[in-house]
Amino acid sequence: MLCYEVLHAKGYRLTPQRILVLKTIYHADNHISAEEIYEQLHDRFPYINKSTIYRILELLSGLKLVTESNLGDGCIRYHAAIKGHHHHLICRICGKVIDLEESTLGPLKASMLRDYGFDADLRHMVISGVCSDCRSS
Amino acid sequence: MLCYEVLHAKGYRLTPQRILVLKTIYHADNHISAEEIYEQLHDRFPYINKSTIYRILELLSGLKLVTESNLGDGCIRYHAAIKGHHHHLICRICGKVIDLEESTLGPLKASMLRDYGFDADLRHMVISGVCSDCRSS
DNA sequence: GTTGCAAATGCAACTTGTTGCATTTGCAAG
DNA sequence: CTTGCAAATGCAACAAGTTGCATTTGCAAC
Repeated sequence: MLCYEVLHAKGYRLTPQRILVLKTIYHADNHISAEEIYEQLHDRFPYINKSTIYRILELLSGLKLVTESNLGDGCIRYHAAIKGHHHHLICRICGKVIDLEESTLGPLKASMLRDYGFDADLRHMVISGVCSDCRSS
Repeated sequence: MLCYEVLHAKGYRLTPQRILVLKTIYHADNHISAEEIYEQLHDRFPYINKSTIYRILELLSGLKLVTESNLGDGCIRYHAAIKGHHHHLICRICGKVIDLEESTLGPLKASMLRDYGFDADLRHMVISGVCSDCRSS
């Protein structure tokens, strides 16, 4: 797994805790929160500490090995950066999450660069609203 | 102040705590966090309770008298809804906040409705990135 | 295989925000 | 001006996340 090499190359240690957190994020089906990671790991490896999880996630996020998303449920959720970026449309009625291709917001990014000189970081946008199903009912 | 009438009309009581929170938000120059509101008020009126502030903000937000924004600094910030909605571009280097007119994202809203049937709630968008000053240096 | 030590972890205390419940109070009716 | 009571508040306990510091450990050098 390339992640291990990145850590090592930047001089970070390959600790069991870091390996477990990386594996958990890579094997998760969808976006996973810090607390979910902690619970999953603590069940199997009780020696793992909560603060360690948070510090590892901060590190991995800084190294862009994982991506943070705030899906509006009050906690930050993580997913493997290598799986690609995408945006989320969240229905505020039914809670459904629709994934958008990263390229969808290309025109928006271009217009903000043109009009404001602002280089927007549009990798994990979260947009709240009402989905088509809930609008029709 | 119209807010008081809205509260009264919906059957909510006009308590001193609610009046103080409303005044604080309306007199704040920029977006203000729950904790800042609590600190300001608690200095002058020590009887004001933290949980009351949070519950009042929840109520006012639900009634759309104030607008919530998550500016990415880990806390929700509030501003008076009557002052109008706008979006924020936040520079992740220098922290500068650029305000965008609400209408700027009109095309984006239209395209999401067209392509996904999704009625996006684009009233307090927060977009992270790098501002023109920081890009040139 | 040992050793040294900075990096990483575990622990406990702390901060920030939330919740359940007893007490207080705004306010409408008499 | 009282009174009654649901609504609102204060309090204290709790949950989630953070931080400082002592202890442990990955790993490079020998």
